[in-house]
Amino acid sequence: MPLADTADTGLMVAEDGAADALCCVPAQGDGALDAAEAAVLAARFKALSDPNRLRLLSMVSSSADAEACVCDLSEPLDLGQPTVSHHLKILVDAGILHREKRGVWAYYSLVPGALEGLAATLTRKA
Amino acid sequence: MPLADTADTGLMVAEDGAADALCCVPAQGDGALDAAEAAVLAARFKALSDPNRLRLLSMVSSSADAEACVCDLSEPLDLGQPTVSHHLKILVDAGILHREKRGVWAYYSLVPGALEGLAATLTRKA
DNA sequence: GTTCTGTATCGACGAACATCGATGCTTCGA
DNA sequence: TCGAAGCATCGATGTTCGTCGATACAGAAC
Repeated sequence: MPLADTADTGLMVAEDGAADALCCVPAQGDGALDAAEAAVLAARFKALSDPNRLRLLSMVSSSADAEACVCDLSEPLDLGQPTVSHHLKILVDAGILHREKRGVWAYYSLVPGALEGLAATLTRKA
Repeated sequence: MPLADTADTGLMVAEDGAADALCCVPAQGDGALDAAEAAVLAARFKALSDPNRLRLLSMVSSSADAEACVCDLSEPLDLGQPTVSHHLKILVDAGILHREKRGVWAYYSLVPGALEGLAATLTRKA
């Protein structure tokens, strides 16, 4: 429930204008991100701002069936199981990973289009 | 450097579902990020993980000449000047913004290709 | 030189985070 | 029914982060 939806807020768009010599023109609110949009985007990037979480994503996406369970991921990272579980939860809450419990195991897989959507907000400018 | 890099080595994909019931296969190190690469990427995403920094980027890129000075940015964000200066330094250190001092003013502009490069690492996986 | 203005840096404080050990919960097999 | 395995949650701890006020620095105008 946290930061689910893809607010397609792009953070670029450079036009051009006149005012050149003057400084301290408070900066238009035009294509600028408002506080709410910025908070949503920042929350997603924060989920990617930890090396261990990036490695988790990498390991999940390059796994045999593009999914992996906690026990697969805990050992190569040299982290405790509770810690890995915690990081995975953060990625799930960010809408990047999907969790599916089958029997005793919990399988994690990439949410299709999640990372691509984030990437689009970075390149959105032309 | 790539995040995901779909291990184009199709081996190890157990075609007949033999390795299907097994869990806890320690996850190959194939296309997986090593610790050093992950740290570099995480540092860049961390620079983007703050709402105010995202708004700064947005405001800089949508400014008249695609550049802005601290005084332009401080007011719309409702933050103190030292705080804005601090955030801008983080973005510069991350290689996302470029700082050019002209006279008394410091003009910040986007480093060409920086965000695009980051975006590429996100979509690098098919 | 002096003074004013725009920025950067410093020190501090409160909040958030990563990690751990212990524990609870759920599912499977005996 | 009971025990074991896989995973999530809880409480605690050391570290990092965002923000602020005060201050130091550099360029411009006088």
